[in-house]
Formats: sequence, C-alpha cells, structure tokens
Amino acid sequence: MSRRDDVLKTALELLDEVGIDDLTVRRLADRLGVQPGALYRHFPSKRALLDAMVKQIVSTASADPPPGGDWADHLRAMASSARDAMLAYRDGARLLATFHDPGPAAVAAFHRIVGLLHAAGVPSGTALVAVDTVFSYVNGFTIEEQARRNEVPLDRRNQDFQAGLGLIIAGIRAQLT
Amino acid sequence: MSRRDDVLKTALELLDEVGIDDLTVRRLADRLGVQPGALYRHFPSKRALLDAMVKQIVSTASADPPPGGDWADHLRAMASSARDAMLAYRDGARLLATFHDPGPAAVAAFHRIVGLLHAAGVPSGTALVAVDTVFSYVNGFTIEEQARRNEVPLDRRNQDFQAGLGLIIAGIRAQLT
DNA sequence: ACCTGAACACCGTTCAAGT
DNA sequence: ACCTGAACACCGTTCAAGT
Repeated sequence: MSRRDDVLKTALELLDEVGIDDLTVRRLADRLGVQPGALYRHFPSKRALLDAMVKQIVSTASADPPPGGDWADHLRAMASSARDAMLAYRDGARLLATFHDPGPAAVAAFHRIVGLLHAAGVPSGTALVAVDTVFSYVNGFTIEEQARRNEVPLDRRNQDFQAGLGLIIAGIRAQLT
Repeated sequence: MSRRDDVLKTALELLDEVGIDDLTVRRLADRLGVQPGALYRHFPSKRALLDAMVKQIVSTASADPPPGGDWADHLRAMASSARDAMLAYRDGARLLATFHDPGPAAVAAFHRIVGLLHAAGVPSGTALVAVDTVFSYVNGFTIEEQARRNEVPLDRRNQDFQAGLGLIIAGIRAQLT
C-alpha cells in the first residue's frame, strides 16, 4: 500500500464521515497528521483527488451479469450495483454526478447491456435510449435519497427503487418486437 | 423591486455566467458594487440566498396542464417544464438537487398528477411510484446534460429526453387496468 | 434602511527548505 | 521520497460604525 493509496483511503473515510461539502484538503491533512501542502506530493490538485475517489467508487460496481438471467435481470443487476456503489459513501451520488468521463470499463459495460437488449429484440436505437434512461433514473434517485439522509428507511428506499426500475423495464418490454 | 429582489436577480445572472462553483458572496457583492458583508442585510446566509434562487427557479416551472390532454400529456408537460426551469440557468439542476425542499405548490402539483394517473386506471401506489420515477429521471437526465455543457446539441438532447420519457410512460401504460 | 471597514476563521495551492 | 514552514489569494460571516 503506497502512501498515495493511504491518502486516498483516508479521503474516502473522511468523505463518509463529514460529507462532500466538508471534505477539505486541510481536514484531510490534519487526519493524516501532516501539513496541507504535503498532499500535493501525491495528487496535483483537490480535483485530481476527487477523481481518484470517483474511480475507486466506480470500480466497486461489479459488472458481472447474473448467470442465466435475461436482459431484464442484467439491467436490474447493473442498476442496483451502480446504486450500491454510490450508497457506499456519504454523498457518493453527488460526487459521481460532478464527475465526467466514464472509464473504459463503464463504457464496455454500457455497450454490453445495449447489445443484450438488441439481441432480445429491442431496436438498437431504442436499446441505447433504454440504458441511458435507466442510468439517468439511478443517478436521479440516488442523489435524491442521499440528499434526504435517513429520512426514509433503507428497506423502503430499496423497494421504491426497484418499483421505479420495474416501471422502466416494463416500458422497454413494451418495445420488444 | 426591493433591494433584496435586486440582489436575487443579480445572483441568478451571476450563476448563469460563472456556474455554481464560482458563485461567491464576494463576487456577487463586487458585481453589486458593495462590500461582501452588506449582503447579509438581505439574506441571513449564502444558503438562504441559494434557497431563494431555487424558489425563484422552481416558480417558473408552470404547473398548468395542457387543456384537453390525457394523463400522459400532463406527465410529459410537467416533466418538460421541470427540465426547462433547470436548463434556464447554468448548473440549475445541480442547484435544485442539493436543496429541493419542495414548496407547497410543488407538492400540490405532485398530488394532482398522481390523482390523474389514478383516475386513468393506475393503482394509487403505482401512480405514486410512477410520478417519483419520472422526477428521478428528469433530475438525473438534466444534471448529466448540464455537466457535459454543449457537448451535445440541444435538439438531440431534447429528442433523447423525450425518448426516455416515452419509455417510462409506456411502462406506466402497461400497468393500466 | 442600507452600507463601510475591518476583522475572524477558514479555504486551495505553491515552494524553498529540510530529512 | 516525503514533509515542514510560511506565504498567497481567496472564502463566508460578524459587527460596530457611519449615512
């Protein structure tokens, strides 16, 4: 574990404790027992640190499809996995939303699920819209649930999330030839 | 026009020019030709100013349903109107996402459209999920399109937005009794 | 009623210098 | 390689004092 990884790990812990608005270079330095300027030996800027945090969070969203599932199962698994990754840290969804530039793994996963829908009978244009729509929904839903922290119990939020997802999947199913 | 309204109007102009990350009390004071502390005569905090900006933006989202339209037309009109309100200012969606204490007008509009779906044959639980899903989608979509500024032409974004919305509406339609 | 002047406790960032 | 010390240009906020 390099010092850089140590800084990154501590930054994620701090994010989870204080939220993104109070995630400060100086606070992070304090927690590491170091002067603020010392962090710039490991990351060229705060933005670069945030990017590394995003990359770390995104990497936890496993893209493994459930074996034997149909396209709807894959779509549900992918959406749930994305949401879970964001929920793992306080303000995770907001952090990812400000970030632009999906990594090659995310792009690959995106195209794979689009191909799956196409193979299942959805016109490829519609398949693209469908996957985009699901991700807009996941991001919007998760940002909102994290904004209202603990206001609604997790069980209920999970239920609502699946219900909305089911609605979109029903809409996709209606486009099947 | 009170001085408070003048400050609010200038704040919205500044937001549109520099974005929410560079919207600063000091910059705003500078533009108003005033010392930073003077703004606290009109708003108790920056957060209160942002809240007022949100309220102003939300108020432009007209809740008038199109005359003679069915529930799908109403839902489309409401979703488009919400998106248009956010698009009116740079980072509008992000600004609304961080706060979004829905005013009584928004709550009323929400319940009205839920009632419409219910009257059209959607079970009331499903109607609630449907409207929530549409708003999660609208927020997620608009945050993303504003994050990638000008990368995609507006015509294309409008098309994509309507396509995704159509998918969700098709899903709702599939739940009609 | 509205603003100034001046302070306070913060912020991200840079860089010569130390080990 | 990693960090200190010290500075720089910024933040939001407060408040006595002016008009």
